[in-house]
Amino acid sequence: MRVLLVENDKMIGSAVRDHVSSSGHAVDWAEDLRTARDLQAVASYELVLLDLGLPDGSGLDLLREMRRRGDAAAVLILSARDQIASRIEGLNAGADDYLTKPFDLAELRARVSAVSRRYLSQPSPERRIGPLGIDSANRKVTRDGETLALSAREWAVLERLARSPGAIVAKSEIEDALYAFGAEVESNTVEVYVLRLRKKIGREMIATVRGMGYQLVGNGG
Amino acid sequence: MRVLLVENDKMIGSAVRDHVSSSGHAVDWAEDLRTARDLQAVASYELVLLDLGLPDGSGLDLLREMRRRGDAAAVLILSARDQIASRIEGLNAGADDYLTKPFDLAELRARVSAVSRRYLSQPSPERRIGPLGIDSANRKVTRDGETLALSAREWAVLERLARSPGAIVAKSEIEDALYAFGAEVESNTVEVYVLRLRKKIGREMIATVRGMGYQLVGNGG
DNA sequence: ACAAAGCTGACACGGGCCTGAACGCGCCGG
DNA sequence: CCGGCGCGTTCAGGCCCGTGTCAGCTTTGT
Repeated sequence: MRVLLVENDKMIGSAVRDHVSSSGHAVDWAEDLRTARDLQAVASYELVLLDLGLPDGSGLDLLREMRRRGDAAAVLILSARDQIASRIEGLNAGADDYLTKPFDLAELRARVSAVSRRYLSQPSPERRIGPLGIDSANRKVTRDGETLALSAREWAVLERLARSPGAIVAKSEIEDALYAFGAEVESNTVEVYVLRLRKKIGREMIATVRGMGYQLVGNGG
Repeated sequence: MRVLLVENDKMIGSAVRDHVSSSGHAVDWAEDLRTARDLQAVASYELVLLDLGLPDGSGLDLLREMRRRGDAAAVLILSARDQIASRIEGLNAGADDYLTKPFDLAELRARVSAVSRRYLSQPSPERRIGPLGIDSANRKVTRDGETLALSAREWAVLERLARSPGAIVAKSEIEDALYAFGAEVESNTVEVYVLRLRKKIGREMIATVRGMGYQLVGNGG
């Protein structure tokens, strides 16, 4: 797995790089946003470890750029700011997870491994579930060959359901997939996105199991 | 996923139990080491949430026992001691992760989900009991290959019975599995759910043992 | 035969779920 | 600079089914 590390502190940077690369991943290290952009122009990464306090801007800017251009790489934010506010801001910008300094290197490695596992467990780029084709790498969904346009949240819900097709997924699990943790939602967001998803991929594709959760029906075969 | 919660504080215990079970996992709650050992003797758990300060000893003892006998279950330590020392001690004893109180419930849920994901990628955990197939991870029940639609309570009853197939389970035990600690039930709820379950999975699957309880028959083979 | 225990159909209620609509916000084109 | 648009989020109204309860019946043990 290719990992891009964006971190200006030399001590932390080298420690993280050594640790992650010793886990068997290829790590490129950029000390500022400019270098990070240059590296991303010539190589693609499955995971970005992102510091927020950089000399030439905020890491969140890079994250937003990535998401805007459709880069689906996993992003793990490393930041000294432990306030809930910046945490939520990062997650809203499309980060997958958040580690506050000082963090345990073993914990970092565990999260990196989790991302790695996610990618390894999907050998085939496109996954077929009934009439649906789900392309995780490109965040694309097709139904009967036609490409569907899903919003970010809609995609998140679908991907969570597709992770274990046929399984009943609790609402709280979907919520976790949408907001990671730290953020709080006070209304029926999940229900609304399930509704919108159903309108796009077909009502019959998602079954409600009252009191338990939702279920992506594998059409039964 | 089967989760064993070992926690003596009733407030924390019930909160954690409700939260984790709402994510779709089956949670057994032991308030001391002795109970925890008893539960582990009759059931197997994929995850143990372990408090260290228990009335009859340290949770670390239980953890060491588990590792000694080759129990590979994931262990997540919940402890008020935030010192590095005990943290390292716990990790050395074979814990997978460490949460210090007070911890964010959403964060706990996220870690539990991480463990769950790890286990979901493993081959089918489906359990066969006569003509029944019980998939605890996906909350699915099949009879002769056909998927049955169970309500939340019906599923809870079936899962409790399936935990020890062939054993006689007292009504009070089923009641405990249905309702959170301290809930009041004033009527024959268990009987009613056994009735409804029987209608779906087949009358002969659940035997009544008068004066003692119910029994999920493994058909004898 | 009698009492205790369990079985079963019916029913009212509450809450889980669905859905349309509205609002704020960031983004884009004019 | 401004108006439109897409998206995320919240809210209210309404539906519907799971749930709990009860009454009456059947079964079991003595």
